[in-house]
Amino acid sequence: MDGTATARVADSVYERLREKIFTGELAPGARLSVPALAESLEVSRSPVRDAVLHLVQDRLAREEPRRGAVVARIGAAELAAIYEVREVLEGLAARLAVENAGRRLVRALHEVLAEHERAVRTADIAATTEADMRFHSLVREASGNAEVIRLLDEVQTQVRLAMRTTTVTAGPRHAIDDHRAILTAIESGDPFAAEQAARAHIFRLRTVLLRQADEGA
Amino acid sequence: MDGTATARVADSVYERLREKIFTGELAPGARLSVPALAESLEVSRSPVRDAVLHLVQDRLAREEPRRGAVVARIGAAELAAIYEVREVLEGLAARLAVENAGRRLVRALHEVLAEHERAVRTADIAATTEADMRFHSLVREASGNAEVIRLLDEVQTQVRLAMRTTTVTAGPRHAIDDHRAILTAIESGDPFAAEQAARAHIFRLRTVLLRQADEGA
DNA sequence: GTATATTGGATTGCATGTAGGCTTCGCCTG
DNA sequence: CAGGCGAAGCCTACATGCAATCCAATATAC
Repeated sequence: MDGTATARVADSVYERLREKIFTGELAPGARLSVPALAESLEVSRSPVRDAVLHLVQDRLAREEPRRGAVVARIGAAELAAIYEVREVLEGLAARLAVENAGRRLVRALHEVLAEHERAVRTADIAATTEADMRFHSLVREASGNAEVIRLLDEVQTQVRLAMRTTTVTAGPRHAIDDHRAILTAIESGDPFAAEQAARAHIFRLRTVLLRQADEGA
Repeated sequence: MDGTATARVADSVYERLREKIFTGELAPGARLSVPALAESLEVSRSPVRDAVLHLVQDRLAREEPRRGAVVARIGAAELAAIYEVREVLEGLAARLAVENAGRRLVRALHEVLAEHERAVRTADIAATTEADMRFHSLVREASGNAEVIRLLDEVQTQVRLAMRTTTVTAGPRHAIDDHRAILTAIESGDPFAAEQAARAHIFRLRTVLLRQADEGA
């Protein structure tokens, strides 16, 4: 009946660990010792064990042979592979969004885009990231395909984790231009054009990522 | 050191349950009672619990509010959504396969295709399914992208489960024609053509699925 | 000083106990 | 005979015990 249908301790531990990973309190490579976490979180080992298994399933942690789980470390090569997948999924989401959605979506996207521009002008990094994510989020929600939504959420999770190490900035200007192109395609009602625009956007991000990785190496 | 790096009881239970689900011994909707399974499999409740959680994460089971987990039931609408995703992922895999792979892949695909034709001629359903799956498996392994491989494995798992209920047969002939077209595109070395061919194949399957669902309803 | 053996500490993975809550079945009442 | 009430059973989720194992640090031998 309440919004938090999550009375389970294990779920709460899972969320807390997730947060610690995204804030960097648990950095990539950090060991996830069940007894240690149980003590620090003041719960028993059982729910912690469940939560850690869940993190592993979500690819936020990896099982090291006999040393338990550690927070996942996502390298540039892996991230590039993820972006290849993301490219086609975002393309699909955009195409489906055009087929499904109406004026409501277009208006919402316009608003987010305006917010995005404002954030960039004022050099508000947090708001910029927020608006960027929100744009993609709106499109994929509008796809009406639960699988695409779930998979893109997974992808976003991976990307967020990777950002702890690498940074992919196509340059805020470029991002806005790309988003505007996607919005234009959606407005035109051409599913194929929307797919292409969305794919091009992610393709560009991936290119930037690879270039930065080369320079870094 | 041995092939079965799986000394863990929980993993073995997971595999056994998976098998029971695919063989239909555990039909969609069947309850996965941890104590009951523990007794029937002759292990304690702990590894069974872990295995069931794993099944839920893999979407082979669903958590019902307060009744524990049940084997997932995948309807036609859900399956159609999965096929939309599969379409773009298979397209991506085919494109990457062209970019990566060489003569080795082409030869292997030719062999599988020949096997596929033989199986269809002799009306060997099991062998037909096997060859069909093998073709797709070869292509995605050749993609060299771990994410695509993982996601398509997931998709295949879902499809196998759905087959317990629905059957998607585009007609064995059609499947071979489609596969041949994909192989031709791969041989020609045109990544874009390969992507299109692979997508068209899955798109056709999805269309057939939806038509059958309509007729069934 | 370096390489090796050994011991200690800690962790994983499995087993089992237990409380709270839901479902279901049977019984009683109207 | 129908509907509601109550009790019993089962299950989930959490807590905790325990053996086997692995890693690290230290001591020892050369």
